[in-house]
Amino acid sequence: MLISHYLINFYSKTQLPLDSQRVFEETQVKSSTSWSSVISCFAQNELPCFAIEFFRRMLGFGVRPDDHIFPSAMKASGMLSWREFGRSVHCLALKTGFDGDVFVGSSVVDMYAKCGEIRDARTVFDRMPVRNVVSWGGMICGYTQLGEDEEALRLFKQALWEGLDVNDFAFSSVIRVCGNSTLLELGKQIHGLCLKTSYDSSSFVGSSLVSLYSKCGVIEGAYQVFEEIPERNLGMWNAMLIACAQHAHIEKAFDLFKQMESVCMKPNFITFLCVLYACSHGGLVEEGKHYFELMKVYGIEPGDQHYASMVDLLGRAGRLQDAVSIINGMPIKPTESVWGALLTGCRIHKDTELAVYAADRVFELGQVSSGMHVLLANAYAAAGRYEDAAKARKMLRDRGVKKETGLSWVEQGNCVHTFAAGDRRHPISGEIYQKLKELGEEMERAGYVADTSFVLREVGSDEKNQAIRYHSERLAIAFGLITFPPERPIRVMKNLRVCGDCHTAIKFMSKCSGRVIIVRDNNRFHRFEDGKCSCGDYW
DNA sequence: CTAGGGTTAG
Repeated sequence: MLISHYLINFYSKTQLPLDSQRVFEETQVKSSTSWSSVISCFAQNELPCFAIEFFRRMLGFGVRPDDHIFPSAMKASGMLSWREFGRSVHCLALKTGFDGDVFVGSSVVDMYAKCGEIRDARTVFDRMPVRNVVSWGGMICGYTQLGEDEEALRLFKQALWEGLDVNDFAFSSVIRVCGNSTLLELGKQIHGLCLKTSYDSSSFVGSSLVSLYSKCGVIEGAYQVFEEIPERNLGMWNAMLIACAQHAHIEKAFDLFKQMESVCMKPNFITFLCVLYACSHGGLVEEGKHYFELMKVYGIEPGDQHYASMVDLLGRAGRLQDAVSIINGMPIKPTESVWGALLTGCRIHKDTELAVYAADRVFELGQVSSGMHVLLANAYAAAGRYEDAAKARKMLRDRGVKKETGLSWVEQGNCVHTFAAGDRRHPISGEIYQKLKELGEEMERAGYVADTSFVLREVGSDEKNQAIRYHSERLAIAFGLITFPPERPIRVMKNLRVCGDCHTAIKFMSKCSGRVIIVRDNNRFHRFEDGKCSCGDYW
């Protein structure tokens, strides 16, 4: 009789939830361990609804959940973001006295964090009688998932302070924080700690490090981490691929993909997003089509993001009709990002008619995201449909969305220096403007002519006209020219796209100053050296 | 005695 109990567990361990369930249903006497096996198996195999259904059934049978079952139920609630359900399970744990268990407590923390209830997560965390690396790691990770980066870093520091044995889990979380906020110096320090504790060979840490260095503009650092870790899982390969795509190392990206095939590492949907992204940045239409077709060979169904990538690639390359064909051939409903990609192509190649068509389709979707309104308004205005343009702008206002302010920042030591266009708040603002004035004269002698079309389109008043000549990235670069040693590349981060005039200007800045200038805008890197940019003016 | 909690890549 007991053999079936072993069988349930065997199928659970071998990740065969349906087989586990089948034996479970056939078994007369259902022990709490069997319930536990089958519920955890559902939770671990992306079947949270089944896990919760079985949890409910179990309660109906009068079986009391124990310290092994609660964590699986919590996990399932978290996966579904079922806040109220998770809360009720938590209450049950409190009532039955299991809340003091470190496994149960950790899973409750994670559940609340996944449901966006970070305060509740913290309350539970603070009240836990016993905490271990998992509880700390879960709490730190919870903060990072909700974008509460500062609190995540603070907690990480506290964990170190308390002499806790911080493991690769927490390391990868905080390194991700550094990557997202482009805190290179802090990230390097944490990398140093990883080396000391030998967690640097973890592939989770490795992927985060590759991503950190890439996002901070240090592609060489990303390559180095990648080369030094022999055990590369899919996350590592994907992190390296996206780094190559962001830095326009297109050939290297294709090479990595070949290497993956040669070591039998099976690509997933993210891998294909990475290579399509690389093709898009390089304007390589035929290669993009090749990889898109290759998805079928690997049995991966293209998602809306893959279609958006293809439309982006074709649209940017001016093949708008091909882009439309792709959309028409989609087996799934085109999403906003797909139409958005088409709109971008239309804007570049000035196809007002198609832009309006795409804009109408976006409107039909009902839900319009904040970044899209500007694209829509511009598309309608260009076609003379001013009423619709006004409608798009009104939607934006009604939702209280403000246009994002363009900011650029450079990191120096432990400080981040941030600049807005025409900003004079920086302590050495005087020197910065002086530097730009001098450099500007030199640039003009070298042949730089300001392209005023970027000014006229956006603003009317003279005041703003003045400001636009001092776009935030130019201020940040000037700051770097003044303060950084000559051999150090100037790395500037920007939250919006670099305008065409600044792109040209920075090329001249690199030539006249003899510096390497690396600018990351909202979607890729530009490496300026000796008057040329790595993007080949295609961005 | 067979069962449990966290992560990387877009």
